[in-house]
Amino acid sequence: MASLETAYKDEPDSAEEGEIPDMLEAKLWANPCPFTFRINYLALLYNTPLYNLVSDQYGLSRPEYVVLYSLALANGGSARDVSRTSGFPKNTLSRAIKRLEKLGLIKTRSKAPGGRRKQALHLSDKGWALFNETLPAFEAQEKRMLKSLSLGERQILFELLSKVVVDAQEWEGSLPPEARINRKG
Amino acid sequence: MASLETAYKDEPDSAEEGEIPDMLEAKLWANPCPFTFRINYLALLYNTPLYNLVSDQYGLSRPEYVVLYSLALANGGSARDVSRTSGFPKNTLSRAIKRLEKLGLIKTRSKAPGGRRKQALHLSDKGWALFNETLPAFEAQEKRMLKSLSLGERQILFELLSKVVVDAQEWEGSLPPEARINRKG
DNA sequence: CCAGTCAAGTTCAATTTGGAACTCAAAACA
DNA sequence: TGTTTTGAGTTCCAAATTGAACTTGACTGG
Repeated sequence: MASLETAYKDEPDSAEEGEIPDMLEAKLWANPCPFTFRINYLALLYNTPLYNLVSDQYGLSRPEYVVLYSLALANGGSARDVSRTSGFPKNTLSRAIKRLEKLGLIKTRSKAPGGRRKQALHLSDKGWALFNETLPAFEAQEKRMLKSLSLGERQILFELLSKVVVDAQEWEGSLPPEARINRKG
Repeated sequence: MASLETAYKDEPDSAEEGEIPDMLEAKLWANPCPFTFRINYLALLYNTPLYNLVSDQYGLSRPEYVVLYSLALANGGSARDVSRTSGFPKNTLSRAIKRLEKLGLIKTRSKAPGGRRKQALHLSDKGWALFNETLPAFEAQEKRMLKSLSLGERQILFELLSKVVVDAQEWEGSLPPEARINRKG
């Protein structure tokens, strides 16, 4: 069981009157799933202000910006690709794409006869401009997130996370056999 | 530009017919925000099957289970605590709590006069039972996620993530000054 | 003791979301 | 070539989500 003892450091923490010693502390230091809590929590802290910014400044929803960002990294990708790598269902992305098209942020798909299957999506110049304008905020936020780590530590963290992600391909979408629940009720 | 060259390893990858070399590869190896992509992607792979399971087996929504889990770790916590540590808005949690109460998974709040501010929430026996039944699945999933790391590597990963999270308290909710966007449009 | 402020929790309404069914083009097969 | 199968993308609609306003109890300073 992970270091419960290092939990509530030494701060007296005003235990007067049965005060709860902060749920965050419990989730950090007394959590049976310490890794995934950290990952989820960091994702939260990272994403929230950025997507708020994008929404405020450009009126784009999160799935809309995700499509944009995805195409910036993999121009010519399809809706399905975005769905697979972002977790948004395809109908949500279909709507997002339609709106981006209307806003002129992605090139209108060849409405020409022929292709309506596995449509390759491409950013327009306007789309690229928006991406280039917003990217620095995302980079700054990531940089700040890692501020407390040395360069070497970042390198290590990167390698460890890469290992986990690469391996993760194998179990994508399923649960391990041990995870079967014996319902008693 | 991050290591694009290490990207498409050596696999031939059927480049016939202008095939897109997989958006996932791009997001992993040519991403200006490689850390946060990994974190978001892992959170996705971890969460999705688990909350599907909980939904299928117990009919609990994600926010509902989050409340349950949170109270299991910090019994006596309030809705606000859960909101702060999970990112769900307080009205969503209000609904979740009401339903958990109706299902008998948390003790009914002292409807007695007196406390309706900063309500301390407590799991019922039934709530604890459900938590204990489901926890192994979450643990197994986390364990599987880390399968490819040695014990020492896990230790290091844990320490690095802890450092980042602890430091993150300081910038919670805001953006760094560099993140201000110079809109040109 | 009382007014004024604050924050936790709730309610309401409008938006967003996503499962299910559907469409239709491409691929597979005969 | 004709038929079947596959799967990407869309539409529809019910359900979930959440911002905004509101309620209410607690704290603050007079």
